[in-house]
Amino acid sequence: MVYGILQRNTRQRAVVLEELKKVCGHPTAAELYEIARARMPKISLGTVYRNLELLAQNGVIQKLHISGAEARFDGNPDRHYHVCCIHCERIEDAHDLPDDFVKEEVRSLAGYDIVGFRLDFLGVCPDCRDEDGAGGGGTSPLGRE
Amino acid sequence: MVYGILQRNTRQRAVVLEELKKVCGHPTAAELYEIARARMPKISLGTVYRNLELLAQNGVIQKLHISGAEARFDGNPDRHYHVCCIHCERIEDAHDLPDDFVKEEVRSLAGYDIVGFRLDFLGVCPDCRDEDGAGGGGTSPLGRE
DNA sequence: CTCATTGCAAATGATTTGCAAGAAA
DNA sequence: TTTCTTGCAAATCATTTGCAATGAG
Repeated sequence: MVYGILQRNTRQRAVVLEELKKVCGHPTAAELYEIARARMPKISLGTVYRNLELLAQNGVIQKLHISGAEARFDGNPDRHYHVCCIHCERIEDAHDLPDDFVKEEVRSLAGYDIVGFRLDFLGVCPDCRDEDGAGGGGTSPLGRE
Repeated sequence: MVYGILQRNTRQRAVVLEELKKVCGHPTAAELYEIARARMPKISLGTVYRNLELLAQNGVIQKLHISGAEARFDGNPDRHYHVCCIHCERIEDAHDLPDDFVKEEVRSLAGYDIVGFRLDFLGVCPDCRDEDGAGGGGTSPLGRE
């Protein structure tokens, strides 16, 4: 289990990674810190941040900047997309996308070499839709944050 | 010039908006603060933040969360997409996109009502490509942050 | 006049960093 | 051993907020 720059396989690193992979959602560093503390009470928040950063840099996990403030982490390093609820900000994986849903010709723009794209869907999750009753008539237009 | 919640048309608000619309790029609040200070030396950073937030909430401008840390602002409120250089983090508008480049069937995912999506392209800008020489052989795979 | 808005400074929240002690290799 | 990592606390960075003074309508 050697990952590029990651030189030592510390107990803290292993715990952070294991717990992130175990968890179903996309936790923040602080959330992961709490989870990790259950197994390793003396682990520090700084260590959690450092390890998440290193793991992300090495492509072992992903760091997501979907909803404003805090970064969230995804134990799945493979390319996939997310759905974000505009009411409760929950983030889930977007399943069942056709894999060619973005057209090929969009690969070179304005003289850039396009190496990828970041795509997040914004929507209303089933829970929020039900709470709202009405059906979300007043939601903002497509593509707006 | 009345925009929804925006009740008073202050000189500070006008300066922030005018300068944002004038500028070509996608400045941060701090950058806009510096620009605004040239015209209005006593304007405060807090005021710039407050106005940008209000203008964005009213759909007069857009607040972008493209590259990690700071929010960036876009004087163009209409839906359009951005290209972000993975080396220098510069952000530019993506021109000449076919307008149906994301397929229709992606409008309902995992039980969500999809109201929109956020899409940013990642690439290497002409300047960085030239500096690098090599041609960026080692860039990360598609869709990775 | 009234109350939204400002300037200022202090507060907040997320993330980073310096440093001496600890532990992988 | 060597030096990468940790824990801790202080530092930093972006952004927000409280409050009295100001100014737009």
